[in-house]
Amino acid sequence: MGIEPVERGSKVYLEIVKQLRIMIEQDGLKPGDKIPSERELCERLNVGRSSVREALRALELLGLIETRRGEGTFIRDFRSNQLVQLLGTFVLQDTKAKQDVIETKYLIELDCLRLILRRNNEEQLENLKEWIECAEFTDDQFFIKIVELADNHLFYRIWSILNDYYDALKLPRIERKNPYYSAIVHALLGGKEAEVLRSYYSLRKLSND
Amino acid sequence: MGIEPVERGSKVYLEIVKQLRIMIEQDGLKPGDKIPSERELCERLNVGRSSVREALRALELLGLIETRRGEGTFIRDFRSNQLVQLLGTFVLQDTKAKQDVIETKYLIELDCLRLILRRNNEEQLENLKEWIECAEFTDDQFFIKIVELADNHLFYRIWSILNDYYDALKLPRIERKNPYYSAIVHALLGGKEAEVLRSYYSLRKLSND
DNA sequence: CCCCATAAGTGGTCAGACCACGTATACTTA
DNA sequence: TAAGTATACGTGGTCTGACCACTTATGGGG
Repeated sequence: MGIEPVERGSKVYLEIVKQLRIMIEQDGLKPGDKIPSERELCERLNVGRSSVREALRALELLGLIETRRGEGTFIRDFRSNQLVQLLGTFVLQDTKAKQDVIETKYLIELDCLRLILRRNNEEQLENLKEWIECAEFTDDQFFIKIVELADNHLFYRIWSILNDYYDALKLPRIERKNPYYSAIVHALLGGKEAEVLRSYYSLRKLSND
Repeated sequence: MGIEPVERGSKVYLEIVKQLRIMIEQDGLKPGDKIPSERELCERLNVGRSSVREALRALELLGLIETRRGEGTFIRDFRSNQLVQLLGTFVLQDTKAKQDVIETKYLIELDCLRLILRRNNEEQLENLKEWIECAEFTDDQFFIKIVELADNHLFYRIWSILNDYYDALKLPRIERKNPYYSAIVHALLGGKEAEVLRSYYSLRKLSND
């Protein structure tokens, strides 16, 4: 059969988590794929359904799987931001230092700009340039694209959370016109870090120290 | 009473997670403290015990709580490596994800170095200098101090988590001697960003592009 | 006063029941 | 035949009650 009975000694639900991992690996399951139903897992592993559910619920809270009532349980794209979200509500609850949120958001945006420079993907930058010329957009929308271009999912997740907090701060919005964003993209295309930073500082009205 | 009945609409166990968070906050519970027993939570929240357990097991897998049979359930010190372990086995298989972890950790360390430069607290830097001259320390220990000096709680949290992931990757350790760290501190005292970055790249054996 | 047997409390697990929801099936109807 | 509808089935969602294993508090006997 392939699935050994659950070992004793540790908690059953942890064993089930382990077995699920093995199962996913062996069967080569990918995000979007369906995993066996709860009742089938009970039989395969010789455990109670409540134990299976404890394992599945835990993985669900982690954002590793997704359950749809009446349909089944599916593997999720691991890069979802579920976990950061959760840690946000639990860990960051006492750390709402406005200043930290702002500072961190800005620094990560800068990091993303540096990453884009490093990646040096001219084609995507040209697309971005075209987009900002043709479309109306908000600051958020612009930086979503920036963070995406940086191509680092961790930064993407962290930035998303930070941005939510940032929005929640309801700071007086500084409305910026296209030229500020154009300058950044232009600088990115130019490949000069100093100029990129300068254009970002200018957008954010920060001193360039 | 203070605990409202669980709202409908979303899954019960998620509501319980939320209520627990509120409960912890309101009662000012800290790591090590005991939370109500499963059966008591059932009554307080008017839900079945299995739902309570689903919530608790999920939080346990995340490392946010700890359960001891016969004793009870306790709040745990966050930043424990529980979730790291788990995501290590589930998520970090993905090489892209590994790459992201490393990259993000390094970039945040760089950000912290920049923050220290900006803060310009010479006294604390002198203390750090003294410490690295007199004590044995690991890379982790050094950067804990760096991140602390950066004085941004968000970065501290994020870095802690990233560092746990990083450790879980079990990369071949590059052993570095004191001079590398001294160079960084020296550069920080000098106040020249370029030199700070150079000394960091040197430590991490990164190209300085 | 100390020690140990018992009771009470707690988490761990299982089994079964029922509900809500989505889908596939088979039947009815135009 | 084709479209639409009603039913059955599979799935997750939740609750209840039962039993076990373990820890701690209790109280009686030495």
